[in-house]
Amino acid sequence: MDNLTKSRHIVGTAATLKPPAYQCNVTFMGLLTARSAKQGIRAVAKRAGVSTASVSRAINNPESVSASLRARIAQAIEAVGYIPHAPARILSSRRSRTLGAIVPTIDNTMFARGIASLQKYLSSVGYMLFLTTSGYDLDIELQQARNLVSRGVDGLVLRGDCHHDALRKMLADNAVPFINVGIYQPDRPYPCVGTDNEAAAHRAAAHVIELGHRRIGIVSALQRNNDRASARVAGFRRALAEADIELPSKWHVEVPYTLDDAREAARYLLSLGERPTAVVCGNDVIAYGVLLEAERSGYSVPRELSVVGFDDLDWSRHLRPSLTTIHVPTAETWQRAGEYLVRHLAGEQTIMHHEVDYSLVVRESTALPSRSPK
Amino acid sequence: MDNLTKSRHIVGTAATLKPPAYQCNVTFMGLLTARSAKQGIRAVAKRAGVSTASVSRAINNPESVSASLRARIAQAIEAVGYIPHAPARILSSRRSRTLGAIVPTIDNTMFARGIASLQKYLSSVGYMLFLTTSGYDLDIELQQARNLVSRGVDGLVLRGDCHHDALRKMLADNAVPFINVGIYQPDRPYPCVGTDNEAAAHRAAAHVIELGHRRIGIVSALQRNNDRASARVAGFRRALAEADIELPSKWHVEVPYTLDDAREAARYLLSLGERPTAVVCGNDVIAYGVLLEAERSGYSVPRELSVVGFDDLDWSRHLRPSLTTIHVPTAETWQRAGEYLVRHLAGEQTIMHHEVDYSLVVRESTALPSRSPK
DNA sequence: CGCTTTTCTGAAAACGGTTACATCCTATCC
DNA sequence: GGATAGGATGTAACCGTTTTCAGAAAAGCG
Repeated sequence: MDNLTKSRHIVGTAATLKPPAYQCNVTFMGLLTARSAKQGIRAVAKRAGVSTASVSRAINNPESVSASLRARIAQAIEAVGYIPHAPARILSSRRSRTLGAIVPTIDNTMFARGIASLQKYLSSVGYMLFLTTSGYDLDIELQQARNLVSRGVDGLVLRGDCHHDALRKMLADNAVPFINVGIYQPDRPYPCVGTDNEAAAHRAAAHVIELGHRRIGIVSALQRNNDRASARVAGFRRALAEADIELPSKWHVEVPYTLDDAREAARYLLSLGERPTAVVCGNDVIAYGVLLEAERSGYSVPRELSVVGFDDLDWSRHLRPSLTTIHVPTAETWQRAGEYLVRHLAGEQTIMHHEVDYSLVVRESTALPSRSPK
Repeated sequence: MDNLTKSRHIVGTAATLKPPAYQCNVTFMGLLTARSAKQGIRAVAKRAGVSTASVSRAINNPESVSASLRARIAQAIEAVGYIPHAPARILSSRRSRTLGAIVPTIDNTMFARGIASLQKYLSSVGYMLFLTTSGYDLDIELQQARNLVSRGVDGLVLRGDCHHDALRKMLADNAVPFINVGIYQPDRPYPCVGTDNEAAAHRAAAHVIELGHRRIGIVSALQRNNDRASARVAGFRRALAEADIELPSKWHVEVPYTLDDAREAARYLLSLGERPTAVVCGNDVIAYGVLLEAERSGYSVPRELSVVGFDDLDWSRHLRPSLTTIHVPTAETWQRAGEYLVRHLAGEQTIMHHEVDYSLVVRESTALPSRSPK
């Protein structure tokens, strides 16, 4: 307390005056209510002249209490400024109405959108969300999951099906339901909701093949610990294989999730003597990198190089040339993940494997291959 | 509800078969360990042949317990697969080692980056983060704050100083410390960390003025409930005023945070008979919109139109022409907010108003005004 | 070797809710 | 009118930790 006051860094004269006042204020008010507001529910009960049980009932199950009592209690709650203590509630009821989510990183538009959608849905049904990140590290993911379970989450939303074995065991041991989002794997014994990345990637590659391209490069995201990236690569390769197109190993590059890395990969690809006439990319950000680098190097897209993305971020339709890509309804996917868990927790029937449709959006970045490829 | 079930898309026979098996499995394992793992700490205590108090001490304050006991307990914890129950811990210790954060939206690169940084820092010091969103709505922010306080957070990170009055009172009443991030207001009695948006905006506008522009437009973010946006506008206007430059009211437009809106605003601005030779923007996304629309309309940037952004997002240096903008160290800012609260909670000395430096990054989108403005 | 510190450990009372169970009413029905 | 069902409320035992306090053991000391 005291040292705090001293320590405040004070800038300007106005500031020199105000902070102490604030300090005082806070401390005073804190103490003031500390006395009255402690023992939360009992204070309310006393004020309303009822038992704590009634207050609890009035809050959690208003129907179960007479209208007059309900009103009296509501007024007492207001008067005391009562805020229920969630941890106590969780402890005694063994339910938290909270879900946990672990994403590789929040710093990726797709995940940010998904999380936003999930959170919005959850709050609409009275749930909260505990969000953590793993940085594509399975051990960290496990640790975060432990953390969340320890926190008492009722269920867990995970990205993909690429997890530490101990994670699944731990969740089973603690009877915490979970769902893998962003992938679709009907043959696995775990709930999931998402698009079939392999099929969608296949569609993307098929598109450029249909246009007549035979020299096709792949720039994918890092496949390590990323089943979504792997599935997409698998889809690309299957499409090529089915069309009897060979993929020189130097035409397949993997890059991290930044524009700079993508540009570097594109620079490499475009510098090859023997270069592809089309590039399919593991995600839109990578595609942007390819587009930018192609422009910088003086190659015309799509005349000399066709580019396909995957995700359909905002920029894709604004860019010039706009990007042909796979549209994935991220918001819907994540919301459905929430729905699954909420319904599951409510004891309702749920469907374990839910496929979300993708679609190929053809824009300006793809075209027939030029007559005379270098 | 029902229509949801109907709408579910089931593909393949595997899906039809597996779910029941899984259901069984989970339930079984759940019950199995439910018996052995319950009563967490007592199970550990019994197994190690010690009291619950010792186990608790071994976990929270390892030094306070003899080495042999510590080892025995560690082994028991491992054997039982014990995961501490955070709510119980919070209830009993009255500390959660958890901070709450309320941002307008997660779906904005700046906030996403900031949150990521804050979360990373917090987890490095053993704290967790509870993240919620307000959608720029003060009432929702208040409600979310209640929620977080109810959850037992030790402190709160808020965006800016534009809050519901009841919010400050509620936090004071409950003695929950907080900090306003993303702004710098040394004359206000509340802790804050961030850049001086007014000064930075002033710098941005001064830049185009120095280049010789006299016909300057402003495209800002919505100022309502957004002190950061307002401060920037104020800075722009002050710079103009100081240079005796008049700002026709039709040259100041406000837009929401999407590329489409920004483009629309730019379209409007460029369609005016009397149009500016430079546009200063409330953030980079808006600037992107102006850039894109200028290109579409055939105006050359920067020859015919100079554009200045604010934030320095990734795209700004990749775009062609690359964007002159104000660089703001978001990650650092949010991390410092976390540091402030953590140190404050630890009773350490803290600095109440912390200014984070901005810088003007001059790139290709600004230049001298052309000789013959229309 | 007895006495005082100090260190380590255990027993039990919180912490702030929920909820099973008991109790007390008040209609309802024969 | 008395028995009874059923709804509204109260009592008190938990939920799984932490933490105070006190006792036991070990260590230091003259």
